[in-house]
This record gives sequence, C-alpha cells and structure tokens, in this order.
Amino acid sequence: MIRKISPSEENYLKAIFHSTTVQNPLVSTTVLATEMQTKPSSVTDMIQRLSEKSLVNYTKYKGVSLSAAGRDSALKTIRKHRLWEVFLVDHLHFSWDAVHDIAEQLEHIHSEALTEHLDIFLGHPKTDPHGDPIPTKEGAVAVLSKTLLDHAPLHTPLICIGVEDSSAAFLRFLDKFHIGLGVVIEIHEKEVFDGSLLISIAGKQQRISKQIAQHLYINIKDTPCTHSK
Amino acid sequence: MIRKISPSEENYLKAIFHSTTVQNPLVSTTVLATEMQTKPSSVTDMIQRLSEKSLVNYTKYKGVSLSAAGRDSALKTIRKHRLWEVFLVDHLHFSWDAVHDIAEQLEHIHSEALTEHLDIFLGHPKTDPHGDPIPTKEGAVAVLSKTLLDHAPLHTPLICIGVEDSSAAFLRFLDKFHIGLGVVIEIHEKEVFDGSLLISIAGKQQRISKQIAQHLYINIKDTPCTHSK
DNA sequence: ATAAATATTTAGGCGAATCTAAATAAATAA
DNA sequence: TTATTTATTTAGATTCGCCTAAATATTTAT
Repeated sequence: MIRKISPSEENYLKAIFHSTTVQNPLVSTTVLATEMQTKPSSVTDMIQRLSEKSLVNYTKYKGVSLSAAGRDSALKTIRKHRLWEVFLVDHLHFSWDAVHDIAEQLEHIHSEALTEHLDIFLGHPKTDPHGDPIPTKEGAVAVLSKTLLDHAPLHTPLICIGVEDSSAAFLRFLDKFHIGLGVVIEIHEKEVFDGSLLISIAGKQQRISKQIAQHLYINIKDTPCTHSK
Repeated sequence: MIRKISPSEENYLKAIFHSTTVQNPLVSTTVLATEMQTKPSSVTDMIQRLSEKSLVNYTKYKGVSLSAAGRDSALKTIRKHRLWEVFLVDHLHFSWDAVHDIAEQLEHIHSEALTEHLDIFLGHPKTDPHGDPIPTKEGAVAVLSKTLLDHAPLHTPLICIGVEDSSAAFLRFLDKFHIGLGVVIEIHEKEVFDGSLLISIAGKQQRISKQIAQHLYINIKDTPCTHSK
C-alpha cells in the first residue's frame, strides 16, 4: 500500500495542490506545465503515472485532481518545506527571500522522525516565515484569517503574518522599514488623499504607502484561527 | 568547468574516498560494488562516466582512484554529512546510531550558503558524533590518530570511536558500562597498581579495568591532530 | 454549424542509473 | 605452461523523467 513517491512526483502533487481549491479541484495540463516549467506532454506522462498509483484522479482532456492519498502526500511535503523554512530563517539566519530554493530540496528528505524532531526543536511553529500555515502531522491546515494591512482597523495592535508578493525585491524593501513576520504594527492615521498609512513599529512612527499596505497580511493581535481538515 | 554532480555520482566518489588511502589509492570494481550494494557492471558503467568527467583516474582492469576534483567533491559531501550528523545529535537529540541514514540524504543538498550557515550555527565543530573529523570548507581533513583509551590524557573529554575487539561478547560487556560509539568519556584517575581507570560517562563515575582500556579507541573531543590537504 | 485556433495526448527518442547474461582479461592452480 | 577460476567489461534491456513532432480532441469564432 505504501509505495514510495519520488521527489519529482512529490513536486507534481504539490503543484496540483497549489493550483486547485475545494471549489475548483481540477487543474489543466497547460497550467501545470507552466507551474512546473516543463512541457504539457511531460505533464501528461507524469499524471498518467500518478493516476496508476492512485495519487490523482485523472480524466483525459478534462484535468486532474488530487486523491486523498495525493493530498496527503502534498501536505506532508508542504509541512516539511515550511518547517525547514522556519529553521533556515530563525536558526540559520537566512533572509526571507533566500530560503525557498533550499527548502525546495530539504522538503524531499524522507524521515518521519526527522520531521517530528525538527517540529519539536522549532517549538511547533504555526506558520512559516512568509506567514503561510504549517500543516499538522495529521494533514490539517489552518485557515488563516488573512487581512490586508490596508483593510485593518486603526488604533489596534496588529501582527504581520505574511506577504502577498513574496518576491525578493519586495521582501528586501520591507526590511528597510523593519517590517517582518511577527512584527507588531499599529495604524494611527489613514490619509484619505493617497491611502498612505501612519504606523508605528516598536514605538517608532513612520509612513508607508498604500502599495505596501495592500501587500501585507496582518492578524489582529491575539486572534486565534480556525482549522480545517 | 563546474559540471554538476548527481547524488549517485557523489555516493560513488565518497565510496572511492573511503576505500582508498594515500599508500593504496586504487580500489577495484568488486570492492566498490560491495560497498555500494550494487553489481560490478553498474560500477564499471558509473566509473566510466566519472572518468569522462575527470573526477576519477581509471585504467581498465586496474582499478580506480580519485582525481583532485573527485577528492574535492568527496570531501565536500563528507563535510556536509558530518555537519548534519552533529545537528541531528546535538540539536534534534537523535541517538548516534540513528543519524546515518538521514545524513545520507541531507549530504546531497546543494547550497554552499546552507553548509556554511549550518557550520556557524553548530559552532564550527571539529568532529562528528562518531569522532570522525569534519573536513574544512577548503577540503582539509584532520588525520585521526586512533588512540587507545589506555594511552589517553586525563581530565579531557574523549569520544569513543571504536573497539579493538569487536566480538559480540565484548560489545555486550561494554553495554553494561554504558560505553558505545560516540559516548563521551573523561578519565579522572589512573591507578598505578593495576592500570584501572576511574572514568565518568554522562556524569556517572565508574571504574574500568586496564583490559577494557586497551581495547577501546578514543579521540580527544573536538581536537583534531594534524591537517593534510 | 463549420472552420480555425488551441489544448491535450500519443508516438518515438534520449540520458541516467540500474539490471542480467555473455564475453573477455587477469590471476591462480595443476 | 596450460587450464581453470575469478574479476571485469561489454551488450542489451528496463524504468524514470524529460524532450520534439505528430495526431487528435476540445473550444472559439465566424
């Protein structure tokens, strides 16, 4: 029953996971080919193999969706990816934007013990450095009530939980404002004219543009999040 | 010039490194096949590819040795393997005998930055949990001088790296004293009369006979001897 | 509704890394 | 020294993951 899944197969399962939703569980060959930086024919090839292994549900010309087993594998991979990202940022002091390629390799290490020891070592983090939720061992993913800073209430302690645009350029830009994951922000004023915000970070006041505020996700401090299977 | 080396190629280079010495730099196909748990024909195949890439020196029917580039690659892999072992034992609290398979996977992660950040995080350890020296970034390896516990200095942290007599009886005997590979031992006293030693293992003091001390190899913890290029 | 454009699959091939079986070279024993 | 045994290499097949080119299905536009 437990067949082993190759790194390449894991990557496809992850890509399918990221390209689908509960409402729209099917993804097309072309979309997947773009996502995987490969050719549609290669995707068809792989999908047929994954279908053989019952990791996906596939109907010719119609698209592909994850089976329960496929979703499970994808979530395991994502869990490992995000745990490693926490390790790389919090303990090896990599910057936000430098960790993705390395985590992309580390996520394929096979060892349940390793993953769980790492999770303990990191103190069971709930989110990765980009604010994305870390699936549990059992495959439950927290649904974060992501709110854009632009839509957040004034005079309320907020916690930065992630970014919309995770490009290296944007992340480096945020560094200049001393904005990072977990940072507490409070909005003092919202300028009607240009939508810019007067905020304080660690007691220091500064003004940031609407563009930034529209790409920063926050949570109201001490607000718990719901979980879904 | 910098061709990329596959995990499988890295494993072969490592195996050649471990099967050769400066005095005897050639290793045979059969020995390598045993080492790699594969068939001689597969070894010949791979060696011919490595030879194409100038990573080994190969003469048909005569055996294979590492080129400078091949040795360099092997040492990089071994460096990563041993650094990860330190991480797994010291920070994730794995036992010394459980880390090999995991490190076997982690050693193939490609990222110079990762290796160096890890080295810093670990505090530039000189040896792995088995007492084997960690090659430097530049490819220098400490030469292990196998020392018998009987000849080791007092009041110095020592690591058990092997046994002279590896009979099951002797190993079971060692278990009673909680002595195993990687265990840290410190000698407090050497009795002149019978050569017995008062040692501590994990804080616990006990006395062992000269016979045992003459059959246990140790290294001085984190203290490599001479370096060779 | 039919033609044109687009998406998808099939067919055939390639390199990596393995295997088995056969051929050949080297080492050993009679 | 010659025959036999052992070691090594070659030949040919297989699987994975990718490719290009061609065939076919689906969608869109006229």
